[in-house]
Amino acid sequence: MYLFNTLTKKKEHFVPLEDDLVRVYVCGVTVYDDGHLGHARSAVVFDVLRRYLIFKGFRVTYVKNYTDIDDKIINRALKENRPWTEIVTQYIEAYARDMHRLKVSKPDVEPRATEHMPEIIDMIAQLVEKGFAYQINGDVYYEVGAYKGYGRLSGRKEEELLAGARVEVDERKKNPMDFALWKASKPGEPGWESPWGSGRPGWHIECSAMSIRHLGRTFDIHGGGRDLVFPHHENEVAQSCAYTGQEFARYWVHNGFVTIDDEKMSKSLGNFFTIKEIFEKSNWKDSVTGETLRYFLLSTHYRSDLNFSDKALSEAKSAVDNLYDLFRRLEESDSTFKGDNDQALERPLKEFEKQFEGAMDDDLNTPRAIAEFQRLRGEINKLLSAGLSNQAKKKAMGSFLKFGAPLGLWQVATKDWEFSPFTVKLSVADSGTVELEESIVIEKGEPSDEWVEQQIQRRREARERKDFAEADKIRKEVESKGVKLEDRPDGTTRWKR
RNA sequence: GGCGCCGUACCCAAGUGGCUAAGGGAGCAGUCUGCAAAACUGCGAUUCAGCGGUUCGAACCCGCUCGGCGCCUCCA
Repeated sequence: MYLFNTLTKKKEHFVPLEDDLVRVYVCGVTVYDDGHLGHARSAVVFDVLRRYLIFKGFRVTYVKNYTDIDDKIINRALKENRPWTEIVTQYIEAYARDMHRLKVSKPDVEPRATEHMPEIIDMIAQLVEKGFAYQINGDVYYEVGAYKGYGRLSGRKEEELLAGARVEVDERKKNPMDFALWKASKPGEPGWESPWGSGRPGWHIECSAMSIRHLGRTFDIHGGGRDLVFPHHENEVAQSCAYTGQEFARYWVHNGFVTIDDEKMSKSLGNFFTIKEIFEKSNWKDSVTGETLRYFLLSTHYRSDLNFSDKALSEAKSAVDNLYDLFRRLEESDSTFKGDNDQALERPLKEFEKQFEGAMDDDLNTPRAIAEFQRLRGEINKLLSAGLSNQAKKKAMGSFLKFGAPLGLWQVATKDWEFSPFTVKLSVADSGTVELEESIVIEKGEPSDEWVEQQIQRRREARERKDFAEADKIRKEVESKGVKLEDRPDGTTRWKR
């Protein structure tokens, strides 16, 4: 398998440090607000990386942190006049819920900064001791000039950084690029006792401390959004390598942004909206919304930017609907089965498997992998109309399930799939804020299955006595409630929401 | 200002030196159907922002131009 490594700026053959064990650390979120679609993308991308590694037969230790102490958390607590711990608890729960709805598997370890204070303090102390950091009035700074490899990850030279520096000038720093490892706490702020007085860790040190603690001094993959490359990951590399004297993460993997009107989704632009919002305003049940979002998020290569819109989402939904339509037919036993094309199924399945792995092995090319699924859909549809035994259909369905697993797709029970179109409208208001406007016509869970079955029975009787006007009237009535009827060749009728 | 990414059909999106430029969505036409849906078949880029160069050969390599975006500040 090949992965694009930000460190070397090229695709590299991925080989873990220790035979079949892959150690992965992914930067999680700072828990001071609800997660937005950008967070969803990062989470899904690395979830797929993890799933695919397991699919390939690796064992994976997957660590994803929560940053649970930070200026933004303190500010939010101050603003809302609540304890900061309450903010943290609330948003960790919210994030966990989002992840669950997106079908992102739970990491093996979910460390929190506040639970690693001894390691963090010890690491800073040693950096000071080794001459890579210095203390000023209770603050501790990392001295960029003392480490020769600074800028390696982000591809910057120190002079360039200085030339373009927009960093707030702090006269006390030896170099404007020096960054805080430890921040002295002001009265009333949360603080932990340390050799430099009461304070809290800087943003970057926690990830170094937690990754080293849970994965060792050198581990395989470190991931996160592209915006973390500089300064966050650059700083992590600097402080970690200075601390351990050895290599830190071997492969750095970064995902592209989610954009709105081709601009990065971000808090400051106000063009973001939350994962929670999409689920709550969607007219589908969570499993269907989650699947649609996953499909959408994986339909573009992870390193490219991905533009979000209501149109893009409904296109994704249509594409997934067509797959589930096939799944339903694969699961129906067909009493009119005639031909025998079971043998003809072998070749497309084999070819698909080969292409799927080829795509995924090539730097996690999920758009290509998805295209292969679509191609297979066409092949199987053809065979299906020619006639496939129930056993062959089961086998075909098995392939979708098996190869969909690494993407986290096709796992919704077909009876739970909802075929109704997307009815949530996304709009960017003049103010620059993004809103989801609801235009839901159909209540969730309505009408009842029993009612639909009754109408189908009524319609069948009408059709039998050739009263097509009545039959069409019933169809219209049922459709007005969001249910579509499909007559099958054997005279039975299937229906879908 | 420094560094970097991107520009492929109506929309989304693979492909990055050589078979007919994947796949999806939308559209149109046809087959099937009492009607419909689904499915299937056909149609759709002589062309990959533009110009120039390298090469036997380029969407893919190089240069310039135009357009869009990102990082350099908290950010997935």
